[in-house]
Amino acid sequence: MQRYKIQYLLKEDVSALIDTTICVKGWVRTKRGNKNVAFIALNDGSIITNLQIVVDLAKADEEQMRRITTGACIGVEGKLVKSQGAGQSVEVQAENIVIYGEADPETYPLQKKGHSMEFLREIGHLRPRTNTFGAVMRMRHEMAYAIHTFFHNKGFFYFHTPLITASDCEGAGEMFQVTTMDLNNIPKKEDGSVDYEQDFFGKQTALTVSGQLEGELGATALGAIYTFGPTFRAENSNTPRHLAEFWMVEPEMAFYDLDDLTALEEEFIKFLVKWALDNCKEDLEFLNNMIDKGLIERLKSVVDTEFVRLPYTEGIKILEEAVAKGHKFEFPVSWGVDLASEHERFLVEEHFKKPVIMIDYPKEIKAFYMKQNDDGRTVQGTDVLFPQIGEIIGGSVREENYDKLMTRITELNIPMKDMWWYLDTRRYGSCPHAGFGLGFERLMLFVTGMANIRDVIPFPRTPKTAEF
RNA sequence: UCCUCAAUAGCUCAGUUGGUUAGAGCACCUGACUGUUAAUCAGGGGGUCGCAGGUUCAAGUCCUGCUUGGGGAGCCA
Repeated sequence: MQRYKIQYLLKEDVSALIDTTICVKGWVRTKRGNKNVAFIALNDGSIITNLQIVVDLAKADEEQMRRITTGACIGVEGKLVKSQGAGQSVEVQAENIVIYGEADPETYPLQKKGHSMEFLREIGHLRPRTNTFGAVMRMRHEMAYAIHTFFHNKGFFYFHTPLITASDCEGAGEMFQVTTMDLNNIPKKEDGSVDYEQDFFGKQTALTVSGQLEGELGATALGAIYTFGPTFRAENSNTPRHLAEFWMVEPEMAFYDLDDLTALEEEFIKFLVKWALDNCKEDLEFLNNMIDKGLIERLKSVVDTEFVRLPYTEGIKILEEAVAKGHKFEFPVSWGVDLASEHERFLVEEHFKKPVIMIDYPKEIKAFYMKQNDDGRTVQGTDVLFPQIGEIIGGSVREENYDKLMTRITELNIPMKDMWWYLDTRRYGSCPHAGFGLGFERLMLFVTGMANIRDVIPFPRTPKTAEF
């Protein structure tokens, strides 16, 4: 007998199936009822809504019904009918039930009632079975699909940059070393240092902190590329916005200037948010209801609002005026300082009350590869700042001039011994180009209304935590 | 890593100034109910009070250390 997904039965026109016998399979969310009739709420993960299974207890196997408890996995054959009760359009009158897997109610940790996010993190192997995580994971898939759709439709190529890298100057943070050496017997050179020549790659390697540098190689060949893959930071960051292993989207475009770049950043985020509104209706309604009452309103407002372009210098002026008017910041503000999150939040949440793309930062607080402005003191970096979650995108126009780039590398004393290939892009057929990185889980935070980044990835990796 | 708050039943939490046998709601089990919607109603079982020390006649409660978790900060996406 053909098995139907619950998503199909509840969302599509199934009038032709009414009064026919069908099969559904899934996990029991609740069972309730009385002496005569039992109602099983069945969920198969295809949609957040449960399908109601009606069991006539006069015809049912009593022992089998006892074994059907919250969490059990069952298959049901029965007649699809219009529901007699309120709350659902159709339901299945069970004729034959198969129990695939029981769930001992004494020990099964998930209950019908809500659980704290902290508790669910401790049972990460089961939390995908909850309504909230089902909704978040389905949306995660939709957002990933939307990212590919957006770039594919714009003629960008999905470019696969390596996860293992030998360059030690990516500059974006502490790295996880990759080695096959026996850590109890590390080969040493005569001077006592580690002899990496005996390691698997013959040199020191680590997990990537960014695909950008290789992405630039793609952009200067294919015109426009994007990467979308795991990224690793060994920082000891313990916040609701950081993971040691996260997914990052990094487009890189030849012939884009600063205006092209910020326009793409804005168009990209709006496309993704609109995609969520258009394609994740049930899940968003659930999250809006249970997690964050203002979620859908906030998503709609982002789609309709023009993001502010704010040069760093003007941002500092606004902050200094706020201080003059009596606003208290913990950290002082003056031209040249790296903005603290309280400053960014003031600009985004209090002053403009909309997303802000900050541009033209002092070169001292930004990476060596950012394109230098003619003023000699700022570079064309961009940070897209969002309410609550802060920096969702960091990007820049890249410095394509070999001499300017080398001057900066020398000033900052950046080790370039393994970076000759990157410099070659500026030596041969160099071109103006730009790119940005979007933290996928930060996007997921915004789009789901979840508060902690550990709850928008199936199996979070954070300092001291690598369970599941 | 720094600051701060917390840890009591399977879950969420209460527990007074240190004082007899540590409580509630939910979950679970049993029973009741002719269609329920996180069903409802009645009854029942369930505890190494995070761990290790210390103070005290007496510690869930006070002190010290550790562990784990939350929030804030820094690093960043």
